[in-house]
Amino acid sequence: LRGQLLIGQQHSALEAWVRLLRGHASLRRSLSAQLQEEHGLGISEYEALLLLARADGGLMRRVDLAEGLGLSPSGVTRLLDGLEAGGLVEKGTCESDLRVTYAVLTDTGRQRLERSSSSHLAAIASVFEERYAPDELATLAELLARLPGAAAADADECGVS
Amino acid sequence: LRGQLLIGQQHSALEAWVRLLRGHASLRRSLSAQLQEEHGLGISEYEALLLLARADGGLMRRVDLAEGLGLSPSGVTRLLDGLEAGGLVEKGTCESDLRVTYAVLTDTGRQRLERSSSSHLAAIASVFEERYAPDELATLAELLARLPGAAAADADECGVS
DNA sequence: GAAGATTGACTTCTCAATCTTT
DNA sequence: AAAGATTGAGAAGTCAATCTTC
Repeated sequence: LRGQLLIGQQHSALEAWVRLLRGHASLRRSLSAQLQEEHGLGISEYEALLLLARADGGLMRRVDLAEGLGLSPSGVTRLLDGLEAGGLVEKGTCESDLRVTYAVLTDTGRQRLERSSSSHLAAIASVFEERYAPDELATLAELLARLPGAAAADADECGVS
Repeated sequence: LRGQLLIGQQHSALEAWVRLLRGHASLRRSLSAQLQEEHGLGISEYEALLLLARADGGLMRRVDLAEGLGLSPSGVTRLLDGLEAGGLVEKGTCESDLRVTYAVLTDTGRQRLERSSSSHLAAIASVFEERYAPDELATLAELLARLPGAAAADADECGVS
C-alpha cells in the first residue's frame, strides 16, 4: 500500500500538506495557550484587533473582517460577540447602507492589543527565528503567500467604502 | 500603530504565521468539503486511515496515533469512535499490557481508504502543483518540516512495541 | 505514582436558514 | 433577487478529571 499511495509528484504534495497540517496545529496550540494565559485573548481575537487597528478609522465592515480573517460571516459574528462583551469592540452603523454593521475598535481594545502585542509577536518571532535563517523565512513567507486565501490578509487596498 | 507593530524581524515572522493560518484554513475547508462529499470522510479520518494502513499489521496504539496525527488523546478517542461506528476501524487489545487499546484497520476501512485516495491525493496534488514548480514544492516541504510537530508524521521508526 | 484511555464540559468554528435592507 | 448580518444546530477538537492497569 505504501508503494501505491506514495507515487511521484503526489508524494511531495501530500508531504507538504501533512506538514502544513501538523505544523499549524502545533503552532496554533502553543501560541494560543500563551496568548490566552497572558492576555486573555484567542488567536482570532488578536488577529481581529490587529486588522481593526490597521484599518482606517479603526473600523471595518463585518464582511470585510470575515474576508481578512479567513472566517465565515457567522464566525465573525460570534467572534465579535465575545470582543463586544469584553468592551474591546463596539458596533457601528453605516448611514448610507443600513444593512451594514461596522466593528469599531474601542480605546480599551486598542490598549489591549498594544499590551498583548509585544509578547505575542515575540513568541511568534521566536518560533520562526529559531528554525529559519532570515532568507529562509522570507522564502517561506513568499511560498505561503501563494496558498489560496493567504494573500487576502495583505490586500490593504480594500477600502471601507 | 502600523509602524509600531511591524518592525524588523518580527514583521516577516508575523507575515509567515498569518499566511500559514489563512492558507491552512482555506485549504482545509476546500479539501475537507470535497473529501466529505465524495467519500464521507473528514480530513483527520482520512489521515488516521492512512497512518493505520502504513503501520505494520494495520494497527496502532491510540497514543501513537495521537502523536502521529497531532491530536490530543481525547481527540483520538472521539475520532476513532466515528470510524468504529462506520466499521472502518476496530478495537484490539494488547495481551501483554491491558492498558493499551489498539486501533485496527478493517478490510472495509482499507478499501475505503483506497477508494478515497486517488481523488483526494489528486486534489492535494492539484492545489500544490498549480502554485509551485517541483523544486519550489520540495523547498516548501523541507521548510515546513522544521515546524514543531511537523516532522513527527515521518517518524516511521516508532515501532508498535 | 505514571501511562493509556475515556468522559464531561467547553470553545471555536461551520453550514443552512432566516431576516432586513438595497 | 442579492448583500450583509444573525441564529440554530452541529462538527471537531481542547482541557481537566477519572478509571484501570502497570
